[in-house]
Amino acid sequence: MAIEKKIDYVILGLLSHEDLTGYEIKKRMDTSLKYFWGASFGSIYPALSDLVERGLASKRNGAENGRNKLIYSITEEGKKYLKEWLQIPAERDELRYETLLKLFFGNEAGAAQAISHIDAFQERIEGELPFLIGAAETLRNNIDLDDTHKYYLLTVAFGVKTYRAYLEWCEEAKKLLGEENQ
Amino acid sequence: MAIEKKIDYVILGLLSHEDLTGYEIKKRMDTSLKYFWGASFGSIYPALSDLVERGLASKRNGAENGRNKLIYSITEEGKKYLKEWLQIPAERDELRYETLLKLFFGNEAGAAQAISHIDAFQERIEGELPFLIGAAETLRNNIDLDDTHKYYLLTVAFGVKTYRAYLEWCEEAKKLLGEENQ
DNA sequence: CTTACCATGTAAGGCGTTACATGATTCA
DNA sequence: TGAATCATGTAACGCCTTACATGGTAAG
Repeated sequence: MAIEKKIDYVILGLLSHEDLTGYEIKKRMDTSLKYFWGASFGSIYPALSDLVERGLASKRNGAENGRNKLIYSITEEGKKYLKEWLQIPAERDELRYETLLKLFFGNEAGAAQAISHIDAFQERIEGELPFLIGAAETLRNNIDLDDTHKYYLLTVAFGVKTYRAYLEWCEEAKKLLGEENQ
Repeated sequence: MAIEKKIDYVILGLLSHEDLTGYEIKKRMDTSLKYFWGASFGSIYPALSDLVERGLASKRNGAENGRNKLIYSITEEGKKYLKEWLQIPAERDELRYETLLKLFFGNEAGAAQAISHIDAFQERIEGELPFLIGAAETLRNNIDLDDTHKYYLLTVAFGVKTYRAYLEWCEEAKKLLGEENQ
């Protein structure tokens, strides 16, 4: 049917919570959505123009002290469009883990190499986990303040859960690889 | 530097284990690599031609009883190319979970809707998990038969670990959403 | 005999990234 | 005053999917 760009729904979803500039949308993606969705400026700005053209969002000038600023809002049609998408089942959940890929072919490079990939992965996860845990706590404490908090918490909890599983796996994986070296 | 197509490495990695046809490569991706990497015929066949052109793989005719068949092998240069890539750290691990996205904006559609997304996700994971567990067991029992088994097991173990975490999260998430309904 | 599977490939087009281009403001 | 951050946008290009096109074989 329609042009089914996921980025449209992501943006519309964010705008359904609050009015935002393109720059702010990018920031939300780099923080809140980071661990399950990503996008660059090069896709956000064109998508915003497109949404306005299709009547799903509106744009207003919000320049402050001469600083350039375009604030976007979701329209009624946009809300309808988003709601319709939310009703159909998710059909694509995908993972692209380069770390796993390198590990899968790890016998080519040997255990030491594989372990260093796991270490790098582990460090990254360990670095990000505290932020997720902090966010989960904040949300749990303010769960009734805003209707959106519960759903936000759901996704953060997903992040915490999977990140912890990743860390457990790192330890087990290194143990398995270590055995060979003895 | 070079054209850095991940699909090239995936194919080369598979060919480093055994000679394969394009069709078989696709099958491997739909089974062994499924839960952390994916590709379609439309990317596999052109990539294979390209690899041959670049001298990283070679092609031979393996037609059987009139059935069309092209068997690909990795070359020495291909092995070198793959090994080099295996040595540099993985830089992109990404998740694109539409389920999570729909949940993040779940307040627009309500708890019942959100729960049905979680249920669908849970069913899919529950359906795939036994296959992963079976694969892990087989690999664990034959760990010393082949050098590649250990690395394969590593990635399967990752799948098992994360899938179990997903299922735990599903229960918790539904509980959280259910509270509201009471 | 017909369905499922084996097998290869192309064309069109969608989607998104990287890099570039520009410029203001805030803070140390 | 220089770096970081705020802010918007375009152009080129890469990568991949979907759909199409074709045809053989195996199994029920």
